[in-house]
Amino acid sequence: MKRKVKLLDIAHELGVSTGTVHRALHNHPGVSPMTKSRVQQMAKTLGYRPNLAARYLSSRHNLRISVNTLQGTTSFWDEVRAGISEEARALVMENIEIEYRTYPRLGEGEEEAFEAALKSGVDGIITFPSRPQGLLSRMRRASRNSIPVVCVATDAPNTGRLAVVSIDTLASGALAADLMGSFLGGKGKVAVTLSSLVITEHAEKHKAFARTLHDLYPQMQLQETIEDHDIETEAYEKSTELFKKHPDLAGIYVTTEASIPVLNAARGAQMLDKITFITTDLFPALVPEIRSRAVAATIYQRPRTQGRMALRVLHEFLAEGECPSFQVTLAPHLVMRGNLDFFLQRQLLESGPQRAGAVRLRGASSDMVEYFG
Amino acid sequence: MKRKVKLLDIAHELGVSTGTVHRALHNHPGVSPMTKSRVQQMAKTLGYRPNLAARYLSSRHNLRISVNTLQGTTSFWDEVRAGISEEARALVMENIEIEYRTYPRLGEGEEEAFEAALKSGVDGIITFPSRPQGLLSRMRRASRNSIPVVCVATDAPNTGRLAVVSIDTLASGALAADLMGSFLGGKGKVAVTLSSLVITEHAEKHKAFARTLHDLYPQMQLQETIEDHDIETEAYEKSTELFKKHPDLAGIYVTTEASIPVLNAARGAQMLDKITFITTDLFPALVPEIRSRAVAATIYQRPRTQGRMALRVLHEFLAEGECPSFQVTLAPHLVMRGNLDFFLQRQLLESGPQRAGAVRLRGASSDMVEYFG
DNA sequence: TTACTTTTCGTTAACGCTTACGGTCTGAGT
DNA sequence: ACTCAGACCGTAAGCGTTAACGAAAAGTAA
Repeated sequence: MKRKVKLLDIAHELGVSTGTVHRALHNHPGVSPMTKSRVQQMAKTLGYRPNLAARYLSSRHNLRISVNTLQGTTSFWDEVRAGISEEARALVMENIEIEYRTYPRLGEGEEEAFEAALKSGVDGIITFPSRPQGLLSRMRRASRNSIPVVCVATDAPNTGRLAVVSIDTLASGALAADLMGSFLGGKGKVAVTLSSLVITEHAEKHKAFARTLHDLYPQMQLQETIEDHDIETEAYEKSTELFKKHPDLAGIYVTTEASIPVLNAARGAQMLDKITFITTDLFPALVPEIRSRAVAATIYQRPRTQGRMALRVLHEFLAEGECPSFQVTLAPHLVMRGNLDFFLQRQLLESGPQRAGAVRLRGASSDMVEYFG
Repeated sequence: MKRKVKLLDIAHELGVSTGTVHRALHNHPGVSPMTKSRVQQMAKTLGYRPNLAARYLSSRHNLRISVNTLQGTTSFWDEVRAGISEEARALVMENIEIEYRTYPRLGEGEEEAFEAALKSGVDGIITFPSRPQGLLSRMRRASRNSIPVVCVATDAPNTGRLAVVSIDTLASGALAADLMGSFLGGKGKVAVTLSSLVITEHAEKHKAFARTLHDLYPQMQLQETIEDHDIETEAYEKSTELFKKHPDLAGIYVTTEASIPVLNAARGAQMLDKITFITTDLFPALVPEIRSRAVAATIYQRPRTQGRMALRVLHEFLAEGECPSFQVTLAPHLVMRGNLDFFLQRQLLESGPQRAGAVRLRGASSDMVEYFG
């Protein structure tokens, strides 16, 4: 049983003091380049790992992190924020202070929010980069200033971001395709609606859907793709047009959150019961559609878990200076009418009594249910 | 911003010392009943929460926990153990020492393993109670001695166990039923095979399957249930018999890990391509069956996540003296041919380089993928 | 009363890391 | 020669909790 190597061990080995070792390991000023490299080398060979308990105990600096996301138009971002709060509460060690900055629509105000976060000098940022182009320069600036940025839900390539937390888009699209094929017996016309093909997240889902459909169900025909640009009326009109053009359409995969307009368009075209719907996310308006079997299945993107993971990755980097992984991809959950209630119950419980449990061993007879996404 | 209340605050408030406060809060001997209750009352009114960093730092007692599970006949328990190791490694704070005790078959040697764990004086136990009856007295003894026990995969009722980590059995069964109904167009004969109805886990899945099938697909007929008692030959023979008796069987839901014998029985009866298989778990022998579409879908029970959660709950109790929740139920994952590769890739990556990442911010350009169940 | 045990509680040194402060040494400027 | 700035590094006081040690008080037996 080898004892943990600490600062004093490194210091003794080199004949210096713990203060010097500390400064060298943290790139603090006041250490000659030579001793610095010697310390860093020795730390590596000895396999030094900082004792986080001691670190937390000594310098109690409140971590401030900014969470930049969309306003709660749908429940998705509320869930993400809830997951972040949960994880922050679970990390009892650190005093984490979270500032929520929201913007009303995609690409509207997110640059200002990012700028404000930078200006206020936060220690880290979690953001939903709906328009990566606009954020590019600011995110690079954050990277230069060693302010870690974690992207959630979708990636922002080449921005120097620390990590990205998202659903596995390929698994999502492929699962949707395989389900669609199974439900339809391997034949028929299907279509896809998405927000925009320039969003990598949606493009990847579409590609996976198309490829899986082609590989596993070669007899099925994938029609043209609808881009609704996250505008409800556009989704309604374009899908109405689609249904008019293809009266024999058998299935549709809705990767956007705007599934309701598409459903209504099908209702208007009297084609609701002829079309197999596979949607994305789970929000109140979708519940009756699943229950009535208008929607055969929906792919749940686990927003709460995404939030949790985002904060966990960011915190781990802030605490240890190391990042566990730069790409965290979650497996999506499948929700159908059969298991719908369990997901609803989970959402209810998690948003309900804030950690109601926490009873001591003796009182462990009563059971409380808690779901983990 | 209120400062955290610490031991010294309580001590000052009552005119005693921190040592007394500490002893009182931990029920250590050497404190008069009156001061003890006064301290506990004051701690409550002041809202005292222990500083875990200080606690870890000061008393470095290695936590010893025993993990009692099945030997690696299938990959399931290997994954569970891997998840436990992962989580232990992630909890950098504590020095956790894990002792793995395995037993070869269900109910064979698990009592001895539990007894050995108790004898060796571990601080906590994670166990798979395959025969809860046999463990009952021993688990109650552990409970009396304040040794927390966390059940994984299946519950052991009325044993005083601290918590249980498992898949949501109701969601599993209901999802399987809904999928089965969708795949088969809402009609046909289906059957279920399971290990034994006395195992609550299997009984619940069966019940959920039956109820969902009845509610959503009233035209489908559920045939008699096969109990294979986890014996491969029994599974093979009983399912051969089933196929002979019902040549028009359209689907079968295999909740045990013994799906291969059932598949082979169907192959022998020349009925493989006529029957829709929905299986449980994901192990190497099942992969070609999914790829060839002999198995339409499998319900993945996320063993790695179960292991992680089990250790996390146990550790949280050991560290804080409180248990976050007594029942952790995970949502199962659905694996079909379309998204099969993503799950295989995940297993590969996670069992591969042990946390290969951990690079500093500057080198964050290269991406490594890591899945979270 | 004394001597001795037991209960009850205060004191204090860790635990490993951070950081403010002060010290030494070099080299340049006067 | 003296001063002074600056670079470099050692020292030590915390952070909040634990636990070992010892002191004081209270009870017990002679």
